[in-house]
Amino acid sequence: MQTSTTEDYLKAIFKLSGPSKEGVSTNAIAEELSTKASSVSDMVKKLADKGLVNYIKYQGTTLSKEGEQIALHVIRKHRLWEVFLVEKLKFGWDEIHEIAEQLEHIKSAKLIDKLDEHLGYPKNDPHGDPIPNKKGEFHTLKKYKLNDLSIGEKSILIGVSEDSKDFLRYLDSIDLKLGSSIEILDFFQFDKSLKVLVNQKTERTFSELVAKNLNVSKEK
Amino acid sequence: MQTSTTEDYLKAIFKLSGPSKEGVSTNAIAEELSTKASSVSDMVKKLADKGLVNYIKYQGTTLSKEGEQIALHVIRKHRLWEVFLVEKLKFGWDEIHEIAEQLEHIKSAKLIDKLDEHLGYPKNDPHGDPIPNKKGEFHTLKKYKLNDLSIGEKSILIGVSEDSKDFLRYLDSIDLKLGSSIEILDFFQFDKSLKVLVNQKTERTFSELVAKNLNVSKEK
DNA sequence: AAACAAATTTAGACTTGTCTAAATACCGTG
DNA sequence: CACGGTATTTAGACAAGTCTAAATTTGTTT
Repeated sequence: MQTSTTEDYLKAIFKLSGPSKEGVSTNAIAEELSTKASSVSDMVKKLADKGLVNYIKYQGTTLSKEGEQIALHVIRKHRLWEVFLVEKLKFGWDEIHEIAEQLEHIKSAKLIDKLDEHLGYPKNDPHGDPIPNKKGEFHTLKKYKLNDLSIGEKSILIGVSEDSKDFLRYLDSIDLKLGSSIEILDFFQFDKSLKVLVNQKTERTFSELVAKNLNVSKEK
Repeated sequence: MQTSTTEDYLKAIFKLSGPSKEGVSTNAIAEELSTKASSVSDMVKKLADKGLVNYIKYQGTTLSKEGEQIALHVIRKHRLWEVFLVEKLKFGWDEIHEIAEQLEHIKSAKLIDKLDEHLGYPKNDPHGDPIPNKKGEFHTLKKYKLNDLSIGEKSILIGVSEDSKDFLRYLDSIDLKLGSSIEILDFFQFDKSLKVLVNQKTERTFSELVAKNLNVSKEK
């Protein structure tokens, strides 16, 4: 069983190695975790001893298969808790990260299963990022900004870019939430605003600024 | 800000000092926390330095006002999370303690406020123990076993003594949960069973064994 | 009051993770 | 290819909390 520090390191390395799984520099990890390079140097050595990372002196660090599984599992927990905080406890999308950073370290597989079920098996967190399943698999469904779509296209809201209090309150007020459907009805070149159909029932007009901040996936 | 170890010590001391607030022995704390007396001895000294406990060598430890506030706050968090686990995630009442032990250390006042609200401001945890309010105050409403009541009395279910899986599943199946009302309609001496009215609508018969395991408070 | 057992404290060591300061390796430029 | 600067690692120290083993205190019993 890992300490929460171990989990933080693995998560940081996962994040930094990106889709191409490049080796991550000691300094980058230090930066990400707000710690010193010397501490990281010590720590990755220990993680390597435990088989969680591959580490070659002066050359950077990558996750082992096992380390990656753990990282993905922590990310799963983090994102599920974020959904909980927004959907159930009505937190603003800008307040949740810090709390989820703590909740992600709670140890109980059953808790996460039940939470997942309670939330209706969400596929994305409130920022639109995909939630890995139990096995650590996830589908990066392609993320678009609403104003990249064409007239007639249907989409699902999967997150926001800008998550200021005000913006979130606005979304709330028009009953737009994660999973809501948005269909593009019309586009007005003169101010780049959009006429849309929300949840298959309400017509609205979105300014360019609003549309730009809505992350959606194309439906079907 | 306290570490979670500090919170565990304060909670243990609170629990052990009981209603009369007696001094707690080093050995008792060690036992409660599954640690060694020497560790406790070290630790209470540090807690005393921080003003969280009053400690006199060889004489035992009591909580300071501040230490008690912290302990009560941790207990509040623990019990609210227990309610969440049972009411929202449908955990059995026997599985929640261990998970709540972790959740109670999450730091965010706002989280607890929102959780409290989400749960409908419960007054008791699933075991029937009172949940302190934000200020650390709580009302110990008197706890009875259902079979201590007399015919005609009305009560509210506040917890169970025996929390085996089977028993909990049984309660679930008859829609009996925390806060449910139970009125005593009749008592049968020959087998000590009770006829009751659950939630003001369903008549049921409880065996003595069942009745004995239901903790209730008298209504009004 | 002396002696003994139990409870408690002290001393010294260990683990995890962190830091600063110093040493070393790597790499691009001239 | 040597130089200098940056990245990285090493060395040594520290804080929190724990442990074992030894020393001390307490309190009970005679």
